[in-house]
Amino acid sequence: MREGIPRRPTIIDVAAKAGVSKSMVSLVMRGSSDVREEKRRLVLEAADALGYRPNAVARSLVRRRTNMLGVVLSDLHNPFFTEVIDGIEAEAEDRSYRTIICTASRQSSAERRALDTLLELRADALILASPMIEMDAIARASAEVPVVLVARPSDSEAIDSVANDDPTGAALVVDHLVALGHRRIAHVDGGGGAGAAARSAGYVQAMQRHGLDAHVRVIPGSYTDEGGRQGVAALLASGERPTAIFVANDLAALGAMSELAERGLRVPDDMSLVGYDNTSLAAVRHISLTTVDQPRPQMGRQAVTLVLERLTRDRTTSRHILIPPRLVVRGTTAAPAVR
Amino acid sequence: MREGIPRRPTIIDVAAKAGVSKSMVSLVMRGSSDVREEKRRLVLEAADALGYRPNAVARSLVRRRTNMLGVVLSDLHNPFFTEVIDGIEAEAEDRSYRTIICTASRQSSAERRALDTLLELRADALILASPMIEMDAIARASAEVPVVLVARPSDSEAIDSVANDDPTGAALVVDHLVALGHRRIAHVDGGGGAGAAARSAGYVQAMQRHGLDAHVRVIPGSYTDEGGRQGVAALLASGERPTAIFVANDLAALGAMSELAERGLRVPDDMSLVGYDNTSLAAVRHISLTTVDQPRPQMGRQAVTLVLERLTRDRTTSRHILIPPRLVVRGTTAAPAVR
DNA sequence: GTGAAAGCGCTAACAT
DNA sequence: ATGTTAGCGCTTTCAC
Repeated sequence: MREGIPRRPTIIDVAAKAGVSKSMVSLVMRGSSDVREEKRRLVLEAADALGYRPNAVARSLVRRRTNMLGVVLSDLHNPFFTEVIDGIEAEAEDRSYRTIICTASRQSSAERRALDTLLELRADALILASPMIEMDAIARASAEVPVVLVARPSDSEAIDSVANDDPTGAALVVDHLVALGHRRIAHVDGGGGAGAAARSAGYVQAMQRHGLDAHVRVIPGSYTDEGGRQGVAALLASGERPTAIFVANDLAALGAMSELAERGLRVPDDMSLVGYDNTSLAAVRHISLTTVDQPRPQMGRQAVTLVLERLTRDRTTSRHILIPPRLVVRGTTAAPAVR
Repeated sequence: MREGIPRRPTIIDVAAKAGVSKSMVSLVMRGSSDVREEKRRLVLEAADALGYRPNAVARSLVRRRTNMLGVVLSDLHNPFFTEVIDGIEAEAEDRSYRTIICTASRQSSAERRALDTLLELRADALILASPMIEMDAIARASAEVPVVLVARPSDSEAIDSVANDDPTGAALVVDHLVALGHRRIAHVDGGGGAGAAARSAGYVQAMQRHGLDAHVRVIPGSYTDEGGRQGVAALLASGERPTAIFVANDLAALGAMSELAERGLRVPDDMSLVGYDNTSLAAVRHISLTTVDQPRPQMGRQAVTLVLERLTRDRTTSRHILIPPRLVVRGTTAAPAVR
């Protein structure tokens, strides 16, 4: 004779066992100071004996807040995001909020479901580290709870953002490569990824500024390993071979690197390569990728700060934090081979 | 005049607007078929007009189940875990469960908090991809909800597990290296990480089987990049230099690789190197690490299957899935240099 | 088919 | 300092 749903001890069971009211138990569980030491002990003992655990679901219902920050994570496999999460969790912990993560495998449909889940779960605020999702879904969410976008600029009044200045970052890359003597600099873009269009535009503009209009070449890619591989493949399949490739992010640059190696092209001897993000991957000795740094954990912390300002200090005007990017030169860039 | 907590439309608001009872709205929202088409339309329109979103908190409270699978994730930065998550999410989605993740930065205190959070949130079942947490905390959790351990063997009746056979995996590594001609094979272990002790023991036993007792050398490390670096540093600081190193996992092997490079040792020319897990990292062309494969997504799927068996089919006896490991030979192992 | 009513486990006034 | 009471927003009998 089993029940489908086993009952766990409730506040009432504890109250009965301790011989007090349930308000008493509630007070004790929440660490109230104005309760007599003796009662506190009684309650704690009863709770312990029963294996009582407060039901956050019930608490959230009555308090109408969950004390949870919901994070929509576009791509669990991209170190950029996991490093942003580090900052989010650290800051959330400091402010005694819990963080819960829903991931999305880089598909906008999955991101929308993750968003809906978090909204139904009544997360108090949302942090979207999620390039792909459509802006109007985000706008609708922001009508319900504070929302902040990470690594994707926003100009909406309702939605905060913390991002880096992508066009400037792209320009740093082009400037660096031009200074090394490169002229045929191609760009494998990030497809629909957040900031991809801005990086691409920055690249084009910088190329033009250097009078290299004729060498502008943008190849469609994505923010993944595979995107980089295919971008390089497409790049080498036709047209004059460039001497340098600026890939939309580190992960894709890694794919590009593998693809180049498989085709017998050495980096940087035959081809210079630059990524974006400065993830831990780029710093790995055997990869040693020249890239553009975004301060990932700091961006995570700021994201939390922004939504909590709306939540606890009722800020209603938007804040958009734009971080200046920084070039990190490593081993994948060099002067082009003399022809 | 603002309210501290903005009110969102409830089922009652929708009912009022649609001119029906809230039971009606409830039926419609849950897609019941026995409600007249006209009413359904009315309700749906009202809901849409109000921007109504069902409150999962309230639903969970009354249903006494949340339809959520809680995942405690030890280390977001280790691709092994994120690849396990892929499988978890895929299977959960197939069974229409939602997945929520709490991470723990590889500290057992953080893991315990993640566990508590998920339990208070009343996740219907728990998947622990969490090496460090103490067994008795897990045991207590398993009294409340079904729990499955991933990548960490369990022999408890109350706790399921899906793991690979670590001693055998370690033996595969030693056999491979011995076959290449290595004798001085050292092991940088995984510290307190799950399976670390078993891998280490497997290494020792395999070495003994090959009559290499005298060359057994275990250096303390951890399942991180840093663990591998320090392990190599310690290894080279004293004693006779080995010709091969078996590192506890891929992430640590990557750290080991960097450390070796910085000391001017070439892999595999001067030193063979083997990792464990066969994460995507190991497959990266510039890393090309010889390692032991664990079928990560499949393990994730099985973990979900196991807890759902307990949840929906009331299985009460334990199931412990042990997966045979498989050696993946890549570019970091070769015959030792002739001396 | 639809509505009324009784909770789910907790917190937050309000009494005392 | 402690108990009583009225919900939080929903699902679920049970009537009609």
